[in-house]
Amino acid sequence: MTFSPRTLSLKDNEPLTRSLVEQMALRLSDRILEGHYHPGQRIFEQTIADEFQVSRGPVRECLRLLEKDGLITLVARHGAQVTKLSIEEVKEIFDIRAPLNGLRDRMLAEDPRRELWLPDLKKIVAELSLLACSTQNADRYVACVAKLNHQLGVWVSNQRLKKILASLARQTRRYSQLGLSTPARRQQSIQHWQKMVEAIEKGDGDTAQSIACQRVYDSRDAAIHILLNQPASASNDSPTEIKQDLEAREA
Amino acid sequence: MTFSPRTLSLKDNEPLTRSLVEQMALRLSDRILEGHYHPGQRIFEQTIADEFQVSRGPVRECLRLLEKDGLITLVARHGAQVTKLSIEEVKEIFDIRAPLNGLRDRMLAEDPRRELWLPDLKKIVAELSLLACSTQNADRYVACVAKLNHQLGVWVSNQRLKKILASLARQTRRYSQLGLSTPARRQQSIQHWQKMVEAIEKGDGDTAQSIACQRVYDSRDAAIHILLNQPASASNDSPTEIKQDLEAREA
DNA sequence: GTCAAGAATATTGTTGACAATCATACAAAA
DNA sequence: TTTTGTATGATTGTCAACAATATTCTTGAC
Repeated sequence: MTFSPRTLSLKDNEPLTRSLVEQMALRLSDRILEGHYHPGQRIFEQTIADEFQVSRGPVRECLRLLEKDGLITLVARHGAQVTKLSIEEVKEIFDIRAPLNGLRDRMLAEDPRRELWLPDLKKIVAELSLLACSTQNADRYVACVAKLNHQLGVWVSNQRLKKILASLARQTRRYSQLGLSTPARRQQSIQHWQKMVEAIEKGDGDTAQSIACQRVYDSRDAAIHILLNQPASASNDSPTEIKQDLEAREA
Repeated sequence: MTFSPRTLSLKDNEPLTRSLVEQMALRLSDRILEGHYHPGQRIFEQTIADEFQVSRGPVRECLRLLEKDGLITLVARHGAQVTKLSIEEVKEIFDIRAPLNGLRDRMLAEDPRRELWLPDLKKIVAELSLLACSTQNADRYVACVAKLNHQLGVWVSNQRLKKILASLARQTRRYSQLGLSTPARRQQSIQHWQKMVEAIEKGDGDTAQSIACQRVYDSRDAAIHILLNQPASASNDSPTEIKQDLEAREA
């Protein structure tokens, strides 16, 4: 009864249908999103390989995956670094998310079987309303919005749309949080969600679409507004950046 | 002056900023799109490695890239096969392309510097009009539409939007061709493009967006209509499929 | 002290070999 | 005849070592 390297070196509560590489990609992306690495920080293959107790081969494949997800940037013969988005790039991603969220919510509103999941949706939005009232709870509100978006992804039938939206949301996660940092914005947010529930319940795809689109634009503008007012908050104290001076200039 | 394996084994007219893996991915995706492999056909790492005269390591990274692009499907411990889309999946992709093309064309119509590229756009659409008049020239019309879409991608400022649209267009390339196979559809298509040029010239983002969206939906419906009427045209005579019987059943 | 050239180190790119797993063919038993 | 077990070959998954390249450090001249 020999053990493969897979079960030795990684979480074994993952389904075995996932390959070692995909499991590593999942855990690495978690690390990046949780802020374990700063934007712009270099990531060395051997370091990751040592931490995961695998060789560099799987790590390289894993990094390719994360690059396609936009979480890291791969430069030939220079290696990987955590993607650092300029304000313009953040705007780009939100601009794409807007019509896609619109499509998603339209599809949900026009889903003939929406009775099945509408109660669950209402439950989450109710939870959200409670959190929005409090002036504290910014983190919990953000977490709840994330849960809500995840659930909407589960209910939507278009699997590709779901994956693209999830990827885009991951890339802008830290900026979405920024946009919800003030109670006023959370109030605006919860009003949008409540109107969205109404629209879905009535099967009003047009309204659901436009609300979703507007919600993303509001989120975008709030995030950009904050980014512009505190521009240098993300690009400091990382001694291992690639051409730190160059990066700093373009940001 | 030694030559690296890169220059030995691959096209050397490619820019060297691209890594070996990315060059291979480009050439492999071309092969797939040109029909060199059928949908569902298995792709073996060693075979590709031999053909490109590299080892399996880079090939594996390359296959990961193509999987993220949706061109091949990777199953753990079973290998890669050319993605075979069900009609439902084709519809999914077109549904996503619609609002994204709408966003692109809106951004183009609202581009303050559109005077710079409008003449080029008009030139291509004029070329398209000529091809549309003829009852023949289906292939050339399709090629011209591809060129047009590519150029629109060049002119749009949102780089991520451009990449996502290019990826989605690649995945549905063969089906877009289907949708333009009748002269009637080509007439409908060219009318859309002409109205689009007008909208862009006037800076009418709303109209440009809705035309683009409708164009994709028309393309989708035409493709699906044809697919439904000749359903078994794509899934035959490939003896090396993974679980051929299973695949055939779901199609 | 500053800058340039070269050496030393670190990192990525690639490879061939081995291990683990899967698919097929074939034989034996029901 | 069908089913089950087994052996064999094919294929993927992983690794450690080597080659190529990039970065850093040292040395020396000015």
